[in-house]
Amino acid sequence: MRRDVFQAIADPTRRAILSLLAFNAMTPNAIAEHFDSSRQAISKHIKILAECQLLNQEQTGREIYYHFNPQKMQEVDQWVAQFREQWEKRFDQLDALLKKQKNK
Amino acid sequence: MRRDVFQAIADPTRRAILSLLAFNAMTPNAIAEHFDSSRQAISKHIKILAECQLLNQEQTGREIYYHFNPQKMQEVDQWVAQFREQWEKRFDQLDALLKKQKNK
DNA sequence: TATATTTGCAACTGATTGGTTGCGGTTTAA
DNA sequence: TTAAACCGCAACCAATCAGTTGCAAATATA
Repeated sequence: MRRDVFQAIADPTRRAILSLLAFNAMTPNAIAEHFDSSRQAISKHIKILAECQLLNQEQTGREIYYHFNPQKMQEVDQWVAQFREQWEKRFDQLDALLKKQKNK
Repeated sequence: MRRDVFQAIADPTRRAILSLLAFNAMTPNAIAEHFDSSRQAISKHIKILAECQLLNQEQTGREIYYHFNPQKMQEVDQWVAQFREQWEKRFDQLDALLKKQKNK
């Protein structure tokens, strides 16, 4: 079972769930109400997100609140960081070009 | 055919290819030499990366050089950005806690 | 206690994926 | 011109995935 963060955020529905939970913990039913998919389909997505620790559970009675775990998302950020220098370089080049045009 | 950046970087081999091409444009054969997979398997990964514009082609004779396109990777960065505040907040909290411990 | 709500788990299905093999087209070199 | 190198395309296969349906466990409510 391949279950890493990158595989988890590959699905648009799962990305939407993460955006939804970024600032509010929610129960599976509450989450499912925001989508057209069935409760089970959403529940499966939640399971995948929880397995790779992008979500944490907090059980209160029969309800389970799912919390977003920023630490895990940081892994994606750290991977993307290796390319950041590249687009900043290009931006600098564009910037220099624009300045040059302006001074003509 | 779902062909977006997130789906493209979901595969570990494709992520390795991107890291490889980040600073040097390379031909498919040269790329394939860095992996255990066959040339065709790598070629398929390259095709997917090119389709979602993470790679650009530059044909010179019978060789094709693939270049990394930072602009497209920025899309991932922009999506992750919405969560950045979260882990920075937590970091600040941890930082405050550590300072508090220190001053005891 | 009996019933309704919330939820996860298992089985099944159709679609997608990663990989292999074989082939043909184009460019370079002998 | 003939042979080799570089490369993409299409067909095929096993594995995985997203979604549905049915069910059982646990908790809350009447």
